[in-house]
Amino acid sequence: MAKILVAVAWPYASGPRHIGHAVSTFIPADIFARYHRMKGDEVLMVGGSDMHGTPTTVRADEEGVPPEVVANRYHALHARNIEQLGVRYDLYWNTADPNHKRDAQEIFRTLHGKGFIDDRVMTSPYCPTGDHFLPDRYVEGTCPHCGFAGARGDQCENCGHLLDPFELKEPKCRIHGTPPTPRETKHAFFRLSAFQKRLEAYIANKGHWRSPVLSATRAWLAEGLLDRPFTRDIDWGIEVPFPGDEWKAKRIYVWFEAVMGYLTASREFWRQNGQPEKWREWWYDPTSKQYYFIGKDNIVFHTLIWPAILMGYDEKLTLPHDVPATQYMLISGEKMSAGRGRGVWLPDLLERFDPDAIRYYATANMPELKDSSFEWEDFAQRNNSELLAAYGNFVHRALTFAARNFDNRVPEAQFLDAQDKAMVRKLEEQWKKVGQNLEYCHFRDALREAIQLARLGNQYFDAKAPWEFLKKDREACGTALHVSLQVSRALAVIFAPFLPFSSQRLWHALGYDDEVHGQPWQAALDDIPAGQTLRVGKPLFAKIELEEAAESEADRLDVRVAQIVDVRDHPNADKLYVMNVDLGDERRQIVAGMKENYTKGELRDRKIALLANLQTAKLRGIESNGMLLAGEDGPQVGIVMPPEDAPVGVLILGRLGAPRISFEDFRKLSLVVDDGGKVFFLGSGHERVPLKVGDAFLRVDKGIRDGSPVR
RNA sequence: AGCGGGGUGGGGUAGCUAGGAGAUCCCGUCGGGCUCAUAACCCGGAGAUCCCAGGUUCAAAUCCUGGCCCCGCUACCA
Repeated sequence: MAKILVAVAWPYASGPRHIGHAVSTFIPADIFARYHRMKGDEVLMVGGSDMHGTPTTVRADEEGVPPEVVANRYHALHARNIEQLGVRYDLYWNTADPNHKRDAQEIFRTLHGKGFIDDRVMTSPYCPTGDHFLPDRYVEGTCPHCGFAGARGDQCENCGHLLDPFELKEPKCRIHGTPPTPRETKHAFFRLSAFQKRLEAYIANKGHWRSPVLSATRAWLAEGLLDRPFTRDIDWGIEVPFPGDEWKAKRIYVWFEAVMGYLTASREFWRQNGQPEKWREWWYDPTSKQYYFIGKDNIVFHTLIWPAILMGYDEKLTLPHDVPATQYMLISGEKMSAGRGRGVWLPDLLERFDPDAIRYYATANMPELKDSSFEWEDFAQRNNSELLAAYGNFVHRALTFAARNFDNRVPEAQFLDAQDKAMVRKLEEQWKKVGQNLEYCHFRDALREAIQLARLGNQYFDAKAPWEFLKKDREACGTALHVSLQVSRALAVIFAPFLPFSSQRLWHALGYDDEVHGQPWQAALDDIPAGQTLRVGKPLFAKIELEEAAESEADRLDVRVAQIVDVRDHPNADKLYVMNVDLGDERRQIVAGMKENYTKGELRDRKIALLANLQTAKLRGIESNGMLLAGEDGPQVGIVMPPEDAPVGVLILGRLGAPRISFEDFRKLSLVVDDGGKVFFLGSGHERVPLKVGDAFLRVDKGIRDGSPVR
């Protein structure tokens, strides 16, 4: 009985997460935790949403709401997605909790008391107009190296030179356009350099780490560790627990505070469960093992900075045993990016597919050592030809054959011949290989060995050909079926950590009433009781047919029902409104030229058709993230109206999460009013897709003539 | 620009730190078998200058040097 801490990276509560997050954190962590629970180890799996951080404030600014509104919304979305994925935390928490705040501040104070945090004065760009400090990248100006006018304070995007914000010629605040001034500011620094030697010693016996993790860590150590600022000049985050007004406008840097969440969440879990000291078993017992599931961008934070914090806080604390960070899962060879709207989004995936299909592909294609790529075709193909054709098909043929020919019961095994014995031996071998790979966080290999058992099952079934001697030798036939069902049973147990839903379905189909997840790992080797009644239902997995509509040009668009929440005048334009619109799971700001045709009162609370995947653009200085669709008939403008009862967020045309499209490309596509005010998408061929919600057509309001364009 | 990772049959990959026999596996493709099974399963074949050029060696996909190309991080992204 080992103590295993499964620590999962904290996703930002700033927007929906993509499959890359799941592949790096939730999925491997859950497989690992489930495996160890089955082995009988005491697992504590914790994590939660990172409620702080710049991305959340950026989004909140865009929407014109307080950051906690955004954070709470996405925390709830993450929690739901995690549950839908079958990922089972002991505690899925969030960093806005007062207990986290208190504990994080206590760690901070302790480090300060021990001299591992000290105060330093540094010079930062300060915007006098907005009365705040500016992050380097919020300063823009002309690059001193190449003369590029749009260079940012951290780096010139044109020539790639790294910059200091004060090097820029004609520097300007990105928000206010006025020149920033250098101003001194005090920050707390974490004395990482003081831990150089101890960290080198800590790394010395980490030969089991994945090579990219080890090399990134070694590279940092080789360069020499630098002290890091531990605070930021922002107002969204955890307050710095020092007296004095100078700290009032500063917050603990979110990265530091979030990693502390592993410790604070462990405490919280046991506090909630009435044993407030029990968390220590995972943090002070030298035999306990900690595993951190993260992406590659976080490696040194978890292999150097976090251990240093722990050493500094209390040298008796357990340090990470392994940090099985993944590389990135790209989308068609390109990086997934929330900012650029490119990715495969979890809410979308979960709506469309069996969570086990997602887990299977994510694991089979997990970027353990180098980047991998998500390809829709590959996703469908692997589901259909591996998960379904090998595993699903094997258990289904065994189940249906026994159900039809053996009175829906598990037949008895009689004399085992060489083939039967070999099958049982292979079962044990595969079980062992899966377990060994899981011990070392080799999830891809583990899954491959599991699916290999299904292949061996198919080979066995074919070699035995029970259908041939069903009549000739019923006993031998029954034996073959018994062994096949025994293999199926083993598959249910072995796949349980990877594919929790289908494993339970199979377990139930094999006649068990309890939970496969309650089985010990060793139970994969147990025999199946003869005579047990089977419950054959639908096959385990469904085929994934990527809709043919994927070829439709309309799929370049993502048009959804949205509701206008708020309308304001654009400060610098006579014809434009600035609106906040609700898309169900998010809010956005858009700019639209409606002022000559609609009053604010007419627009407020109205449902509209929103082109959601238009590239964001600044219209007269205000960012617009999407476009309200309306018909244009000369000076007359008529909004495209969804039915009154259309749910907000529902898809009208195209594909949810379609890649961002430029305004120019959108102009090349054709949307028109026709047939008495209905709205159609016209493809380049004969394609003519009406805009609908359910069975209801969308129409333009007012008297927009048929044939008028929509944009 | 710096740092890190990578370039292996049509696609995706293993092998590479400890160099050695026909270069692994999955998919696709071609041919055959089976018909219990979601046209699923099983068997066999074809298909690779292992990015390029040098070097070390009896022997290199594997080690060394140089080059080309891709990607990531350094920047609100696992």
